[in-house]
Amino acid sequence: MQDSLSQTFSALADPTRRAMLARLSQGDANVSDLAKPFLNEMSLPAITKHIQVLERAGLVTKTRDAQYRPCKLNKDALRDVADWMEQYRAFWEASFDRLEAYLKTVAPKKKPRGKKNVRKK
Amino acid sequence: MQDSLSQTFSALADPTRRAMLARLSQGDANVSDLAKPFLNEMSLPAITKHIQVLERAGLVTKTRDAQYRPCKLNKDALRDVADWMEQYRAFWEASFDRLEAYLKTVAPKKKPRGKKNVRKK
DNA sequence: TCGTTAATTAACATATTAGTTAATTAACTA
DNA sequence: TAGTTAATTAACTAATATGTTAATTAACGA
Repeated sequence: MQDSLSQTFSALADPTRRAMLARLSQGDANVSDLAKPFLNEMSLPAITKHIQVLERAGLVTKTRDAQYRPCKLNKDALRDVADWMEQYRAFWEASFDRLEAYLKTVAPKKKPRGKKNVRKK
Repeated sequence: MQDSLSQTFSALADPTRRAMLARLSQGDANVSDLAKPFLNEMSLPAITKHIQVLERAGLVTKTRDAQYRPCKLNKDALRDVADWMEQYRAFWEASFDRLEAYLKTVAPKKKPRGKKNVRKK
């Protein structure tokens, strides 16, 4: 058995499942609602399995309403991912700043004073 | 062949690989540097494979320096994940605010992060 | 040149994932 | 009650992921 963050990332590593989450972010939906966009690509049991993966990952909670199974997005697991990402925010934002800084040196018709490769060791 | 966001999430769905990224966020490292914390759990070829997964996902770039293979973190793939997350930000932040509001009405002192199943970091 | 270190490749075992079709459960409705 | 709809379970297949050990490649340094 995996740790839960791994399970969450694993569940996110599939476009069908991410599309389901996107759908659920618009509002709760039954299994058949979630299935509809994919029934030309795969069977209903396949859909059931995808939803089960999302459930086990804690991303989705499925309840019962007569013969329907309303599903809702579960914020906690998404927040765990966001929290993990947070430790890298400075990192990827820095590179964006660097790109922006670079573009500023280039866009004005000034001579780009580029010194890129610093030899290590 | 998978879409690239799926490949990235898939690469993140492993604690060994996430630990490698954490290490690389502190600075570039050779394969053997990355391997060191794990050599009691798995073999060097296993490490090589993990790094290859990170490379294919675009999360890591490996270069050459004599017999060494310095690796560096690649911000772009991380940013892709962050961008995807962004569409859900309002969603999980809303629920956090709700929790915070709730906790303020109940226990104005502490603010525990409640979790259904134990999520290991 | 020889031995050592760094890292990869090859070949293989095993587990997990993602899908299938067929059967089943459960609740509604005419 | 019989038929229909919603969804799951069972049994199976094929592909991919993750690890192993043994062999190999490549560069350094005494």
